Amino acid sequence: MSDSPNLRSPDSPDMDFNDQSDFELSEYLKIDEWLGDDPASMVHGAPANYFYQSNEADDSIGSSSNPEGPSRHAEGGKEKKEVKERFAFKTKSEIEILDDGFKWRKYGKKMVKNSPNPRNYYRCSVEGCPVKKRVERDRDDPRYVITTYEGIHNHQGPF
DNA sequence: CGAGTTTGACCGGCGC
DNA sequence: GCGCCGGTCAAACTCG
Repeated sequence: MSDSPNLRSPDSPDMDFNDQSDFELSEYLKIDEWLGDDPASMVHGAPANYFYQSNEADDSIGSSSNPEGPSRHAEGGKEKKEVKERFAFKTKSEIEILDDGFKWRKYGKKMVKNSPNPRNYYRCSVEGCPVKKRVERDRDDPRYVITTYEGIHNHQGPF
């Protein structure tokens, strides 16, 4: 998923592609371990210790036999609470809907207090994909977009 | 007609 | 125990 040979950008009608080229060759600033809700708590001196945790041990799709239900009481309830891999990218782009080769469906928008900008919540359109995406604009630089990916795609792609 | 998008409300966790 | 914050779902609307 690091490099998507298929760069599809059907949108961006009036967007200068200058930023896109830049974003492509300039790479993104990696903000690993970015768990800062609090700016004061945010460690800017965080080393690049982003690790890839492949927990393929988890059952694939169809494991959730409980599609819906107010009382989601799983018997036993000993679900592993392992943290999902979080990947944060700071991209210099005015576009927030950067297409990375996957279909995303917006499922929520929220306004953060520390930012005058709203935060968008996206999710993979593919069923069985636990991958979630969080898009937020930078507070200091509105021209920058912070994209946070969570989880791993259990499918090759939209195809 | 369908999928995707939009907005509001609800819920859970944490802090005080 | 209550309040705040963040996150998710659900219903309705719009676009293709």
